[in-house]
Amino acid sequence: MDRTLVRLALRSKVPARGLAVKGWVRTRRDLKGVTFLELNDGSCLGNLQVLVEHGSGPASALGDAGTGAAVSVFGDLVDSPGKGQKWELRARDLEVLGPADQGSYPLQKKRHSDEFLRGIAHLRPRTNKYGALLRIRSELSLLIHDFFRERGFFYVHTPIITGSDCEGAGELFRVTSLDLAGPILDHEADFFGRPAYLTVSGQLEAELLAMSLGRVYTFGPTFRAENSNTPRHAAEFWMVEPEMAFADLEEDIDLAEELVKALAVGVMDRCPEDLELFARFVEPGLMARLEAVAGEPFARLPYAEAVLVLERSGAEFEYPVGFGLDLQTEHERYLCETVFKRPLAVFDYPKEIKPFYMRLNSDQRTVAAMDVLVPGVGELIGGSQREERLEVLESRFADQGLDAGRYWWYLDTRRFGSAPHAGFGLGFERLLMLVTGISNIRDVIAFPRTPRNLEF
RNA sequence: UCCCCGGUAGCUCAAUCGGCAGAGCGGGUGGCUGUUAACCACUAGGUUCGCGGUUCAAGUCCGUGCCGGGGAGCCA
Repeated sequence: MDRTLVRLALRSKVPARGLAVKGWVRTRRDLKGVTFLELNDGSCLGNLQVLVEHGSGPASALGDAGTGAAVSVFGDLVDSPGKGQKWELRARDLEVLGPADQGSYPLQKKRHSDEFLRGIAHLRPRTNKYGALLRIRSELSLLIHDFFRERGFFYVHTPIITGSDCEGAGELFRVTSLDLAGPILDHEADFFGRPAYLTVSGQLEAELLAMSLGRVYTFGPTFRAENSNTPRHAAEFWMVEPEMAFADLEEDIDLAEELVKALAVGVMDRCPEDLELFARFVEPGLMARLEAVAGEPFARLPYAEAVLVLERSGAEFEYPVGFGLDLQTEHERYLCETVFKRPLAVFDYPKEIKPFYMRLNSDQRTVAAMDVLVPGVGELIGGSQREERLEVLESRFADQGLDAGRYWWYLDTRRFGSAPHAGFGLGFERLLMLVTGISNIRDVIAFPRTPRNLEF
């Protein structure tokens, strides 16, 4: 007997006899002669109402099974005489696949706090909110692939384990097969014969592939060992990193804007029901924000002008503003949420505050870097045109005290057939925060990794 | 890592000036002619985060540790 998804049953145009539906009981209502079950199988936000008549076989099979139990129901999809749903499944046969003790099952038919649900991450995907989130997460992933494929990008896989210890993006996790309880660590004796780390970015390898295939992107997990305790940082997160040969910074920003817009449009098109939940219960202005992201052109301004705007704003800031100083979170938020009220790309940052691989501009003091800031989330994208000139790149290595010799393969792409190229990294969880209005990154990943959190 | 706030029943929270630890929801039991977070009645349920201190008396005040949240830095 094929199982019918709740999603399909709810969308049925006609009554149907002999459907088999399997799922988890969200709630149970007992009356004098009948019991109602709300059955959810994860296929969509909605539940299918199941009718069990007392004194019947299904009723005795159901017993006292209630919220949380897994059940299999065979029955007829009929018009529901009650209000609130078009269809209900009149049970002819029923089996409790897995009961759930009512006294100890943690999920109740009431709203739970995010903090509580984080403590039961193994069960929270059974709630409306996290089910909706995970379905949206899935669709957005597929939309990303659609977007790049339509534009001639190839999906490439870059290493998770890296030997580069200074990719310019924060602290790294060490990877070793050595016995840490043993004597002094000897890198020579370790698996790779040298120190190894979890990658903080696939960018350097993606550049090599872009200089071969033209347009590529990665979409995979990334690791940062920073002791960051904020709602916007995780130790393990997913990043989308496109890299384009024969492209400059402006084209890079163009791509970033097209991508974010396409994803906003796509998610509104494919996930209206799940988005509605977030618009109603999580972020009241969500749909207007998504429409704005999708419809209005992003603001773009050079870092130097951003500094002038901030200096002339008259606003009080905790941290100083000035050319050469990095923009603080308060400055980025002010620009994005108060001045422009829409996504904003800031570009051409002072070279001193950016990594070695960003292309030096002709003014000799800024690099072709760009950050895309979005309301409510802050930095969504960071990217740049890459330095393709060998001599300039070598001097940038020297300026930042890095050993160019260890990046001989990276420099080789500048020795042999070098060409302008550009790319960026988009934080996938931050995108989900933008799309759903969820304000903590720990709630847009099923099993988040943050400092001192590795339970599930 | 720094700053601020918090930790009371399974969950969400209340408890006046330091004076008998409470409610709603959830659970259990019973009722109810089709419910919609059903409804009605009854009922059980507590190391007030841990340790130490002040006091006749501490959920409440002091010290300290742990955990959580928010802000900052780092960044995606």
